[in-house]
Amino acid sequence: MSNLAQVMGKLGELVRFHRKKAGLTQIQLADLAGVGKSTVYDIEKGKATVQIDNLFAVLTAMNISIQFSGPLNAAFERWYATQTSDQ
Amino acid sequence: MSNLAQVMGKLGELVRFHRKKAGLTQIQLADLAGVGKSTVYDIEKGKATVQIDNLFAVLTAMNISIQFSGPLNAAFERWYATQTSDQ
DNA sequence: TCAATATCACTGCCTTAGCAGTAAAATATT
DNA sequence: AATATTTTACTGCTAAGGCAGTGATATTGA
Repeated sequence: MSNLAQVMGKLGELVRFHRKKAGLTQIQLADLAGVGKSTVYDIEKGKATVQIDNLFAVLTAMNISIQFSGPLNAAFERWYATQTSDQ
Repeated sequence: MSNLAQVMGKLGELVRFHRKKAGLTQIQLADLAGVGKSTVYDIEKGKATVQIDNLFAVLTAMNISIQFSGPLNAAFERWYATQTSDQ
């Protein structure tokens, strides 16, 4: 599960799965997320060149969260906390 | 941490943090990931409209993984396993 | 301090993502 | 089976993402 096509394909299915269970059509989800219907269609189809703001909008509408983690995550979180709390 | 600008801002910092620790310049990371230098710059700046294929390439180069999870994740994983194993 | 390196922020060019509209194909409902 | 709804897969259009190149502004190191 490290190649792009696989990841996006599965993500598309994840979106579709949630949408269906929520009883929404692609157009309803598109309106809810504030994107075009083609974008929802493309995401569910696994298109790899969608822009993250649009993807994020659709995921948020379906209560799907994104998480990023790298090998230096712990150190980063510590450092990032100081950057954001100090004014 | 649910708004887009915040998420992308933090992700940009995460990338930069990993890149610096790896001792790479933006151009070296760009070449490594197979994207343009402007794209690395934009990601680190927190640009929200980058395309996921480019983002994914940069994250992969830095060993940063993405994970998606929604409320129906368990059910989805069960269903998805059947879809992918059955030929 | 001074020089080398890196980053920033802008440019013009080309490509294409996103959009609504549409008709055909596939699903679902009665 | 017949009908309604939804999804698919295309269209042309417009806006902007990605790119390399560039000079100005940091940042780093000797």
